[in-house]
Amino acid sequence: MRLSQVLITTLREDPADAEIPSHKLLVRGGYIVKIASGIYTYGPLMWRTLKKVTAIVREELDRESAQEVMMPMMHPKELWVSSGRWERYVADGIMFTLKDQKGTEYCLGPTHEEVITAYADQAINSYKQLPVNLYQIQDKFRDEIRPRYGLMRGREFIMMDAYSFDVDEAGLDVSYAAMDRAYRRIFERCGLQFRSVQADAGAIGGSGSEEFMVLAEAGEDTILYCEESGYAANVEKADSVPAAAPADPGSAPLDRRETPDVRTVEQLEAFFGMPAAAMAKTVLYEVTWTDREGVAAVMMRGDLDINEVKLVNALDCLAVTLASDETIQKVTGAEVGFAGPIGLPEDVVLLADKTLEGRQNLLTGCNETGYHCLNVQMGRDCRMPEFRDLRVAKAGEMSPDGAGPLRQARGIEVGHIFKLGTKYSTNMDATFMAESGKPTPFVMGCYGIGVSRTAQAAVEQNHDERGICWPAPIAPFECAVVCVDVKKPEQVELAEKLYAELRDLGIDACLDDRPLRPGPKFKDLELLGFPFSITVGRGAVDGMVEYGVRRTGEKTDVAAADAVTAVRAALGR
RNA sequence: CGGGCCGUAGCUUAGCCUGGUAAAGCGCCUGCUUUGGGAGCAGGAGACCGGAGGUUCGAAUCCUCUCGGCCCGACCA
Repeated sequence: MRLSQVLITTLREDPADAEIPSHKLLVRGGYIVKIASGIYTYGPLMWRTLKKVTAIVREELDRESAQEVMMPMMHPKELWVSSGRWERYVADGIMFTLKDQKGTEYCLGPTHEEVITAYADQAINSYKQLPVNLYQIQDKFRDEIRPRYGLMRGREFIMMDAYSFDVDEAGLDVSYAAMDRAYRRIFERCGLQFRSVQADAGAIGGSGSEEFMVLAEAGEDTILYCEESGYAANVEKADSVPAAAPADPGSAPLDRRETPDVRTVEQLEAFFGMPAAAMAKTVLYEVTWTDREGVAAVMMRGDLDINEVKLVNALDCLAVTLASDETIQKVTGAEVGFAGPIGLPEDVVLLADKTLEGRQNLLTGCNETGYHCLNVQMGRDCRMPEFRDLRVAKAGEMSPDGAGPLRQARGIEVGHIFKLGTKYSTNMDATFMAESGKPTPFVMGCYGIGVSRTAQAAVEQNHDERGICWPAPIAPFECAVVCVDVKKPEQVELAEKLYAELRDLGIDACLDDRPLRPGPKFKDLELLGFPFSITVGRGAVDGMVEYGVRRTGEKTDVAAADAVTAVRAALGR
């Protein structure tokens, strides 16, 4: 392609509304243009990259015998009601909904478990047709609370979503493993540094789940990993061995103490001269379940923090929010800062973190303004709470396998694979005829890749102060042949020749024949980030050109033929 | 949802506090010159200052509402 015919609009300055490098660079390079918050137009160059990403995705999924389909983006409400997810997705505010002329409600698909399950129920009748793995690549719609970072968190974005159908769990394990393999190959081929981590299944539901994280400071997720054992998990899911609590001196009578204006853990440490690990803070949450609302009191060791994702899972609820001051006062009968487990109303759910199990002599609030209690024993002085893992794991703590300390990194979630089991097929009564002759619900898995996000993640991981350094497999062009002065016939001629030669070799090259001065030309190309270049300039009269590698900045004067050889070698062709 | 900041030309911004009829750089267009690192000269187009009300003789500027955008927080017992 001749760049003189490609719509290229580069900006010299960073856009005012971009924060992270990849967002700035994609906008400056004219790759993306925002049309509304979280909604973008992909320019011609961006689309080339996206097509390359999707081509890789297709190749690797097809290699695992997945079949591409295309489902509607607009879904009838009734389908989502049948899976039981309409309520939660609407409550979370994540779903775009709309009505037709008759007032029938629809949504713009944020994900497609419902549609695919309905399809599978129609299309798959017998175990003889299984296993089946179906995927599509299309736009998804999610009304994100806070769209940001360009394509990183958009409200409309390109996603590959796949769904596997098996006769049983063992079959699912096989399908899941196949997708795990495919994902690794996909992200490797896209040139990404990534790590797969254990993950919470979230609103999708189901049992096992793994996320593929592109390691980057700008990532919105925190991951914890252990170099020694390879354990790695999203912080939402991560477990760890916390620092030991101080020795428990044994049963002692409840001791109510006046603690005026002592409200926080820090203040309590100072007031009592006790370590935070000897205390139990009691945090109140307002809880939304599918069918009701209520309050939960969560006891956590004073030096540890509550993981709200784990809490939502433990409560089997839709959402939790920290209780308002009014609620706290109403439930505890005390001002904020004095909440405790003692004498809480019966309708308040009482949970405690596992680190508190078996502990005696805790320091807690008294549910009375100005007082805390020493030597609180759960089960004696208050109801016995249900003990669950509710704690945020932290870097520095021991890996749950005990192999070594956890380290922390930031990641961009580009892929996620789930074992769904029969959750959707049961809810939606999607069955096949099993060998036994009985209708049996499909055992499902679901798998997603954020295609547009992956492309941006690649930029986040591959750029320098001059611009983007695309990994070759997903670069808009693999190589640019630059004609420095389009008025010099010998330069034009040689550049055309090299351009044709590269294309004949199957190399995705472009010809920069734009009538620009050299400065802007070079700056543009560095910003746009094509991996290799052959610059045809002054040396053209002697058949000499410059071979350039974007990533390293390396530039070499070589004979024209050698430049083509160098590009071939670099691309492994 | 809360909290904060911001909407002025295609982009980045100044002007706003202290009202007087909009400015600069980049980009864009024309011509000349220049052609290996965002050139030079000359000329030019381009903004009812996000929108609606209000105050005022007069509003980009002050007030109210509204729409849009960005950031922070979703953790305190």
